[in-house]
Amino acid sequence: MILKEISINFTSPVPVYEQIKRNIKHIIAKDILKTNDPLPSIRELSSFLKINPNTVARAYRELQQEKIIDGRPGKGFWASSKKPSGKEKIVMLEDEFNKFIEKAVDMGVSPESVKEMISKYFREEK
Amino acid sequence: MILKEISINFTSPVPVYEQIKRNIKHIIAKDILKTNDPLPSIRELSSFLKINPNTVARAYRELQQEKIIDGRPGKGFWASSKKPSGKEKIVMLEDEFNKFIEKAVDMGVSPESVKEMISKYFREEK
DNA sequence: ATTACTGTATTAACATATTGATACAGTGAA
DNA sequence: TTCACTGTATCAATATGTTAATACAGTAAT
Repeated sequence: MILKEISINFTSPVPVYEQIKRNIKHIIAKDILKTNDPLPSIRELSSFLKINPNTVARAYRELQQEKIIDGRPGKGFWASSKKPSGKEKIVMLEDEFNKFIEKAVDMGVSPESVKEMISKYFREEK
Repeated sequence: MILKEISINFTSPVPVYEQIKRNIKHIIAKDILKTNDPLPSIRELSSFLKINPNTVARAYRELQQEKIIDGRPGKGFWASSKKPSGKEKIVMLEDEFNKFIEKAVDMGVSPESVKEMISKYFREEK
């Protein structure tokens, strides 16, 4: 089971349902959970974490909307076979990157300087 | 006066104090307000926008912490002479960019793909 | 049909963030 | 000092976001 892979920091300002989402996303991205592999049921995970089932349900519902997992009453949830494609992910990232650029413009930084900063960032990456 | 340059959308989910901050930042970035130029007083702006003085005060206080403006009781606020330097802005942007990269990693997108997406983004910019 | 699991929906409790009401304190000019 | 303006601090009202309590409904095996 993947229960041991999921850890929550209850003192963090990041809401629990959000931490659950991130955990599951990591687990699927790392291919620990492959297509159609079952997730712990809502009640199983909620009692393991000692939290309300609704909190897990919210995380699962949003992951389902993001096409990362799928599920049905009586059957549980499982890693989706239609996980977001590379192309879909890139579209989502472009959206995020746009917001980043807007922030830069808000700060009065020219696109050229942003470009240069990013080049440097990747160059210095190890 | 720069009152006419400031417009707030009260139906937006973005809080009013945040919108005020962005407005002022734009005005200063565009050099409409130069070093030591006075801003409207807290009460002047709050009555112009028909909102509580505290909301404007919060915006001004945070802008002051970001060194974008400065002020004193009895004197009002003015555009700071020590506006964040280009270097300081870049440091702040690097921080934002790091968060962006983390999101990408969370989504399971390789740094190479991110790099490629960004190159394309700048290439297609007009 | 019964049982024992699944997910879902509704409502309330609670925490946090945002805005407002109001009183207080600093500055400088008359 | 007095006045008319500044910003500041404290607390309450409100809106929003998060989690919990609880009851409901779907699925499959017996």
